[in-house]
Amino acid sequence: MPELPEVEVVRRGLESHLGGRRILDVRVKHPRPIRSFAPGAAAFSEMLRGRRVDALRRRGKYLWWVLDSDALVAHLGMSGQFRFHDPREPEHRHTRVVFELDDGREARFLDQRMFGGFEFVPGGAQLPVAHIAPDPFDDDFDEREVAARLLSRHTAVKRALLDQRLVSGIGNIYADEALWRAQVYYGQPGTGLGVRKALALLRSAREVMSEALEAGGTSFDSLYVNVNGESGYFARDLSAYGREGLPCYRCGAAIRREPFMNRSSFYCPRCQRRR
DNA sequence: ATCGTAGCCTGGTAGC
DNA sequence: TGCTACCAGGCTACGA
Repeated sequence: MPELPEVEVVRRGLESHLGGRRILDVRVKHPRPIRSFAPGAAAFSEMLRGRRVDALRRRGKYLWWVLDSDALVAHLGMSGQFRFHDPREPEHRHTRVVFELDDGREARFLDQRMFGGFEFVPGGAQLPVAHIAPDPFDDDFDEREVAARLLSRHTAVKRALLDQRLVSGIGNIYADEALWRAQVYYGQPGTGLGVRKALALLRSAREVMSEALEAGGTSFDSLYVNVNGESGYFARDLSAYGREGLPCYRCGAAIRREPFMNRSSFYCPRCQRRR
């Protein structure tokens, strides 16, 4: 369940372990994570061999390795991880792609569910994911403009929050947390939100993700870890997500869980009401 | 243009 | 014990 804070934790880890390193070789152990690279595994390795990682950038939940003017885009999906190892260490069974580095170590991409993967974008170093909207931490993020677009959506406000073309980086967990903080019901249509609430919601999203980043990210199990294999601590600070039946920290009412968009929505029935 | 859903994936767990 | 069904959910494709 990596969302913006978790991806940023990973980006920072990659920056310190991978920045400035040269790729000696690439071993593709499963075709699924490079499904969007049509030429296939051998060409993928050939493309990357000998190249240096100049920088690590991120927008929303996407991160990319800057290789001169090109970009190697990575998405963690549900369960993607990067781990650094000595080549003599045994490979975990979910290891999908291995990058051999010029410092004698390996960057291993693990992904149990394989929703994640790589995409090579020639000339894409600046912004290889142009279809993804700026996230709330991006210099290009225009709070007023996003709020206005949110207010024009007839659909449930949570659906809009999860739409990466409107604002990126927010997933199911932080959507519920932002809605709880701003006291907005997830099923509330965007059109009825009001400009003050819309702005409050976006600020709540930024706030909660900022706090989660401070804590090293959210994790319930070993599926999400940083590049050292460690979990973040934000799970214990969640106010809504995963708290079905437990008392709301604000008003004491029991947190409710409802199915929404093939997943769950957690909210307080008393202090998050439809306007 | 906007909105909503199916499908991709694996492994843990609940239920029989 | 061994089987099936379900759940987790980010994203794309596609139909209405």
